[in-house]
Amino acid sequence: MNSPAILNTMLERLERHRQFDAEDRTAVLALPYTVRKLRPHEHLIREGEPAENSCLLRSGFLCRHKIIAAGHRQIVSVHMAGDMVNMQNSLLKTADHNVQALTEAEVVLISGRAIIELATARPNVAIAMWLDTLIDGSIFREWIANVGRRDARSKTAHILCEFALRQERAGLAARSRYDLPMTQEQLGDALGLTPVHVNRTLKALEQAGLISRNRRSVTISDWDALRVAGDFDPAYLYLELAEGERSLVA
Amino acid sequence: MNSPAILNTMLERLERHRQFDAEDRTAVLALPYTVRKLRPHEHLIREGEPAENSCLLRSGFLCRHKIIAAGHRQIVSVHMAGDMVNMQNSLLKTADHNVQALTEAEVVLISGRAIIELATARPNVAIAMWLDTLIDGSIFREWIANVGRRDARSKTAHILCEFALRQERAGLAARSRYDLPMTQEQLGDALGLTPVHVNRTLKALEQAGLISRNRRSVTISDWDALRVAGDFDPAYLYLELAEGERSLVA
DNA sequence: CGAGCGTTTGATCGGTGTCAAGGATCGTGG
DNA sequence: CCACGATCCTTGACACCGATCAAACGCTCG
Repeated sequence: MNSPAILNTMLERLERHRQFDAEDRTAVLALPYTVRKLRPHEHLIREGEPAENSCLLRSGFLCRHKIIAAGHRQIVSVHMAGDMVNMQNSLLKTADHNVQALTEAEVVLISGRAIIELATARPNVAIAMWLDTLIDGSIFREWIANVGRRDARSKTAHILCEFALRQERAGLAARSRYDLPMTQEQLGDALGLTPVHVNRTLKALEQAGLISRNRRSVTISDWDALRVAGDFDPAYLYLELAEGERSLVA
Repeated sequence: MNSPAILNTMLERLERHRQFDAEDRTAVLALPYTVRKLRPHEHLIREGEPAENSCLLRSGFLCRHKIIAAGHRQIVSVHMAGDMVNMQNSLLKTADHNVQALTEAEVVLISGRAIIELATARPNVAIAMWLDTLIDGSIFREWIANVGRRDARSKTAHILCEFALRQERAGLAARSRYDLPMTQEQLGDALGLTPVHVNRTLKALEQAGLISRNRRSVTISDWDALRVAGDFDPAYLYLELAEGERSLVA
């Protein structure tokens, strides 16, 4: 019932963080899971609910968000194929944020209990999962800086750069052109802007020749200019581990 | 040379997250460490530098921050006695943010290598440390929402509530009165506001009777009103684990 | 063809930034 | 003990970025 193909994605990802031995690999691939499809806007979990499952995103896009007073919301992260989501909620037992599908999505659900058992049995795998969530945290920190201290043009350029590199790394698109699976309202919720202003900002970036747009896809016409406009340094994504050394830790 | 008293703080904190056995405790207390004092404004580590050590904060206050273009900076977290800081940087090897002392501070340095060895030998401890960094991440998410979607009055009230509960939990002060170890400029860097506007906002909260101020200390005169003003729900701090059940995970 | 949703654009408003100056507090050295 | 400088706090006047309100437009799918 366990198709290795499905958990291989997770294994590959974890092995980017940490050298595994055969038993580590076997243990990861032996995780029990179920697959679930989500429709756009469908919630995987809501804030305040007890959280059972971690989730490996197979296809599509998810976001995590928080609702705040006055009916506003803030998207705190966006996830794409290969990402492990909801580790936080499932290990901390009660969800402190919502996880919602941006597009049609397919997720692999793994119980928090199984994750803990795996971590207990295979410390090496535990460390790899830990590192994965630490990188998650690094992206959170960059987002705090992005929404807190950059102006609309800069924060918009920044998120476009981030999505470009993350989609490239996930094998979903080229850095120079990718599908942006979010409405302008959702982009606003990620950037702390109104949809109207997102629209104006994207238009300005386009008229300045940094990007061009076509329906829901983005073409980056001038990467360097966009990178400068967004004050973007990809170090916080820890992408370089894909090639190079086998382990993040000394 | 290893005084148990020093690492006991760390042990107690980890045991809030996870049930330990005798060997777990011994292993934590056997960690090699060095103690270092920091002057106000002194950096423990700078972004981009190779990171060697994790750090347990013994006394004083630290912040983590990022510098962005145009000379602005964003504080992404504030830490007080008992917090474990720099796990992220030391495990990911290259610092993606700065760690700086806000006040005189005393830190216990533990090498990333020792942390990894401990995690490998005692999976249970690894899970507890992992959970600690996950709670860290939960606070990051709340801060994204805070700087992204709340107005000045609300975000200021929110951070005052957060500091109150965290200092109370750390045994540093009462919820209703505590020392705020930050200048208004630093508060602004944490909230994404200018120091001038922080000043006006604090004054407004004071005139509305929610708080009163005296030098660098804050008295919360009307907790409920401040909580409402700040849209503050402490769930994201995961404080309730202090009492109650012995483990976060099922 | 119509309904619904998302995008685009314009006009105006308001919250926060900027600039500037003065006041309070603290540490330091005479 | 006082003088001084440095740092932080406070306040006012004004500017501007992004929010708000409103309406039209375009696409997609029944």
